[in-house]
Amino acid sequence: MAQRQLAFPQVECADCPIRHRAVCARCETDELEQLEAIKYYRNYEAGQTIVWAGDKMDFVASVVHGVAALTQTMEDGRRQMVGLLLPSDFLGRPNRDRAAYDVTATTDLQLCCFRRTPFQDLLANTPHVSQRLLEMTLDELDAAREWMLLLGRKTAREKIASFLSIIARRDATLQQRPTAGEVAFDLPLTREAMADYLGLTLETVSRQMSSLKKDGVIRLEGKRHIVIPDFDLLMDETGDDADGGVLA
Amino acid sequence: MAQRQLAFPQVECADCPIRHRAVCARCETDELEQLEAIKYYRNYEAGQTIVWAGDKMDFVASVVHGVAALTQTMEDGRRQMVGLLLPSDFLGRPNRDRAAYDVTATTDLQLCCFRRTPFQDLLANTPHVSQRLLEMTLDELDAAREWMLLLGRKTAREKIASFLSIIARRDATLQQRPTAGEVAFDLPLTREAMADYLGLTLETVSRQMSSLKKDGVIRLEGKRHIVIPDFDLLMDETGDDADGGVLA
DNA sequence: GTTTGACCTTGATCCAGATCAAGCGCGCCC
DNA sequence: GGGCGCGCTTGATCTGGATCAAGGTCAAAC
Repeated sequence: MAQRQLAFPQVECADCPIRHRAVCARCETDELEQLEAIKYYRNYEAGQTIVWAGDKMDFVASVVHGVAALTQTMEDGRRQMVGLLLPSDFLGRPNRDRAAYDVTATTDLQLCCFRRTPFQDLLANTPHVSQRLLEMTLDELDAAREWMLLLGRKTAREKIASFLSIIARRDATLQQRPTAGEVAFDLPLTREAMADYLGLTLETVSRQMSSLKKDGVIRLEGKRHIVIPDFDLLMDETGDDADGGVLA
Repeated sequence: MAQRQLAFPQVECADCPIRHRAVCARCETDELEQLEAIKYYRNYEAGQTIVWAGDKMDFVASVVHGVAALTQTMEDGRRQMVGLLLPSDFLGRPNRDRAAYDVTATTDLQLCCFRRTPFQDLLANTPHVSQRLLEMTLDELDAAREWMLLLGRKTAREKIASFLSIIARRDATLQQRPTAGEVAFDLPLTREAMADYLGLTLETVSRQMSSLKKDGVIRLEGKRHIVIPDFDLLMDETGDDADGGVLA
């Protein structure tokens, strides 16, 4: 089959014409055709809500460009982010047709959507696709557990440093650059959204950012562009052990 | 195939001779034979460590009796529980032969283990088993996200109430009893382990338990046996909306 | 070029939960 | 039966981050 040039980010799955991690692994076969037949694109602006918790969701999707957040809200308004979706991440749960969380675009966003029913059929009939989805879900579970340590036991400063290192790494992976020495990237979240990610208030986020800046761990160019002069210095602030990574 | 009587808890999967949720769904076929061939049992006492993060793990397992905890520890000793495994829960990650977390028995524990390599082969060759495992992993991801809301945004009192309601519900499911009106069960964790679950100190756990007791939300018979006179009253303390549940 | 509003920073004060400290209850072992 | 240790409770004090409040920055709208 001829290699097609598609507007997908270059991610882990290097040998696949469709760059979605979810439906990939090695899909040089029929199911690619099937996927092409059931997919379509949606675009959102920063701040737009994609679905509210409880809404019907007749699609699943891969993030192509931009960033989306999953959040939970308590009746009195307390909010906690529980998922952050970057390009190549998967949105939606097979066999559940209602959203469990609010999903919001935190930057301009493009989704590549698959109609739910045919996608589920594909999943049922294509073992290697569902195995790939299992792997991705296990990775997300690891990320969630790392996040739980952050929420339960880290100080505000450690939380901010950890967050920055996570975003820096994900960004570097997508750009195919290393995370060592000087690293620069744009924050995909407002201070308030960072607070919802970290279980803090936006004032505390702001103060700790200022403090890391004062201490030379980060530079701020504008409100959103972060330069980390020495990535190791940042890592020292995260509270993680040096050779970190969940895979021990 | 003849119905075998095995010492497994009666869980969701009602029509299967093996009661592990992980390997079940509908396994009245050959792969049951295969599983029988590669499985064995291990027993642990309360407090025993099953594996340390980073250790080689040559098996995956279902919890048969008892409770196990997954915890992460920072160098300075801060600890966060990131998983709590009750009977029918699955331990171990396919395609990863090293433990990512410390695994400890918090009560006497029996595991039904499967040797890793043949289990992985089975998984690769038996789509409905890997699909079942995907479902279970997605459920765990939901639980982790609920847990993140608890860690990030709930007060100490709400954390305790939420924890008690979670344990009460899991226990009731296993015993096939309803969670309404008066509910009673034994805590499978020490105050310290509860603190590690909830991102609190053991003193705060103790104080909040006393406070809920004083307010008549719970009764304590001994240190570990909990009686909840009115389950709705407990739910009012959790901070969750009335019709809770992640599936909205 | 002024107004508006979203986003962010900084200061002052407060308080929930951490920390430090003492003591209780109970089963186990000598 | 006495001492010992583990798990738990309770009290006193401290503090990191929340809350309340004011003002700054910047881009888009008029």
